[in-house]
Amino acid sequence: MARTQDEGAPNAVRLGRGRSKRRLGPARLRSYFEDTPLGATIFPTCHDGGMVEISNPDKVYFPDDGITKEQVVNYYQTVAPVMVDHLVGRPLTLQRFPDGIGKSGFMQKNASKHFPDSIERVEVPKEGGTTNFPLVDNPDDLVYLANQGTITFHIWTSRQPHLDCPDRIILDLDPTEDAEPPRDAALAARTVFDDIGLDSGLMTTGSKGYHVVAPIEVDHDYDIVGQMARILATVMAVRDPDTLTIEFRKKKREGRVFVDWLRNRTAQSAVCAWSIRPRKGATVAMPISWDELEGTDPDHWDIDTAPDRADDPVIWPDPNALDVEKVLALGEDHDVEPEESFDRFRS
DNA sequence: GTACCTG
DNA sequence: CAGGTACAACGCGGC
DNA sequence: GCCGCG
Ligand SMILES: [Mn+2]
Ligand SMILES: [Mn+2]
Repeated sequence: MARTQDEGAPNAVRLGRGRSKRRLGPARLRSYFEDTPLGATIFPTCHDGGMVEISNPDKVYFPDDGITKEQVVNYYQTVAPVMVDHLVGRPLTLQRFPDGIGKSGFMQKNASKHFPDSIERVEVPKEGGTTNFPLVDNPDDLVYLANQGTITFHIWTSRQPHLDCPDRIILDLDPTEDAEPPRDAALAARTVFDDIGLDSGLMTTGSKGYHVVAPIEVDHDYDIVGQMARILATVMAVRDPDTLTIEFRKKKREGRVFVDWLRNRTAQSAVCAWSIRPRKGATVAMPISWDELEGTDPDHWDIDTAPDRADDPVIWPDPNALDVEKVLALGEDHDVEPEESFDRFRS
């Protein structure tokens, strides 16, 4: 059960004056392991003695803001208890900037060999081979990856043990450059979800748009769920063709909000809640309530303000069953057909 | 940030 | 031993 | 066949 730290080392951050590395106390677990007494110190995976070291803490990661690597790692340490719930079981794509966002970064799908064993890998087939995605299920591993220069975490819409079947539908509202926050688009997404009996939640992306997220019972594969998402997005665009589009080409969007349903296809990913974005201001993707939509711009929350909400986070609604027939009927009402290959009687 | 390869 | 490099990638429609 | 897109 709960263990205490070795040799009476203090739990508080030990500031190594004049040293190049700092140690954080062991990350705390709260909501994920619900039977853990608050404040107990446990080491579910116990690498590095439960301590996570910050290398190069003073390296500047956000040049415009003077935000250091230490601040980034400390941020993930602080929000880990709530963020881990969003990561558990989901293949991760890491967006890493080892020298800060002023230098070039890269996306990483395969877990590096030097990642600790406590970070599980899941092997996923791809066209010419396989990808070994990393999985995170505890705060220490999240903090480890932050120390590896990860600024943003991207996740699948499915999770173990059912990686073939999404547990949510995401409608990603992408405005064009210099457009107003797509609030009406978010409300329209909520409406189509309501129309088919799905409760939905709302998230700022930390950039220019919102994600509307509808948890679903794990029952349909990516083919089905992807098609349902396409129909829903198309219905939105049919209902409000002047402000919404599913047109992939930017030139053809003509100022309209792109309803991006492609997040729901296999092997695609979407930014994870509580992730920092590699943008000026170190903004954060943050779940918010529908009541907050009017007063919350997509880039409202940031690395400084987000931890304030970690104690009382907005969480996704409970999943509902995805009623495929209802989606097809809604589509037909708007002259939206499923793809030719779609067979409603497949298993 | 780190491993690995090349010179 | 220093320096350079890799570290994603899947469509799917339109040109 | 590439390009544009996340
Ligand atoms: Mn978006
Ligand atoms: Mn998008």
